[in-house]
Amino acid sequence: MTEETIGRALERFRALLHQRSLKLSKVRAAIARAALLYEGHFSVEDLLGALHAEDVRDAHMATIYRALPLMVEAGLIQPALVSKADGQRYEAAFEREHHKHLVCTACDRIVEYQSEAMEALQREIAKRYGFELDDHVHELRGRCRECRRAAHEGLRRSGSHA
Amino acid sequence: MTEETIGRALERFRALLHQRSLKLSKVRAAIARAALLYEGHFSVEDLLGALHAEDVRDAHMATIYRALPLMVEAGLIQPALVSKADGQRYEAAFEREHHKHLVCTACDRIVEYQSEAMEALQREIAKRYGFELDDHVHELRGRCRECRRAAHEGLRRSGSHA
DNA sequence: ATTACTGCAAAATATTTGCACGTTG
DNA sequence: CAACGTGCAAATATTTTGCAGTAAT
Repeated sequence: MTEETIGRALERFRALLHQRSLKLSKVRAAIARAALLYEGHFSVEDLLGALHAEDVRDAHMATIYRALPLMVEAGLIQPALVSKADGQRYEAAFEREHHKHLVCTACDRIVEYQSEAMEALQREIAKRYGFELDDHVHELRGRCRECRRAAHEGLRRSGSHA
Repeated sequence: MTEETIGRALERFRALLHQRSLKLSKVRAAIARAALLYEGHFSVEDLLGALHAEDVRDAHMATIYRALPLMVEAGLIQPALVSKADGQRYEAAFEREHHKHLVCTACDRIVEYQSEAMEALQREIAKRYGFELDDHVHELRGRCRECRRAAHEGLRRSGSHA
């Protein structure tokens, strides 16, 4: 994500905060920046780590927890929809293509894909039901070629009845 | 869900358990049944409530927590992908059409939709990337007609600059 | 100046685990 | 009978909250 995009995102964040009579503090800006720059899904702890790695010595967990819903509302990030057994995760969402993931259920590899036909179809379905789309999640789950091959070999090694 | 379907699901559950040298106890069967019969998303607590309402006086939370991953692995249920700020939720998944939801971000109404074209497109995309699909999630988020209308009226009432 | 924000520590939730006894295969 | 499952309570992990001082508008 470019610095320019981050600038626009922070501007939007400031706007939301202002609208709610809230303030864009240094710590909040740093948290937002770290969230936007984070590659992939992050937990609160991940974000804290990223902040420490940067220069913000002591952004506190509680502060991150307090900032998250605001960033979601401003559209900077969104809750990640995978797993979540251990704490909620988020991911950058500002001016970013939405979730279109092929997820391998064996190795957790995530492949992002693009399909114009899919986009069009989604718009059509939404329209059919009277919805105006803000966002969408499209996650296809299965096994990638490599994991299928690995599984085959595994089976061969440990026959099923005996 | 019909009794017959539940029977097949329990059979599958038993098969998975057997394969792992585990047992299908009465409590586990009751938990599975309650999960399969539950309409919509449920939390551990919801399921506990449903069990109490039935006849299983004292299926314990810990036992449910221990049964959940097994039921997921057997394909009886799957983690629900919505919200999750407050505890993970699950939903019945056995022989059931997968997630195809239009979710209204204002009123949380969920409309399920069907689209053969969408199915076909998904299969094609998976194939293109070498994936064999097990499952998919397709969630379109936006605002339904009614909530858009309501929002309009709201704006009209409280003009934007003074 | 006024009002919000932050760190800290304590509280509230959610989930996991150890153990002694009951149940299943 | 041997091995697993269950309830219970205690332990963890995650998220929220109250407070006193700091920073933003």
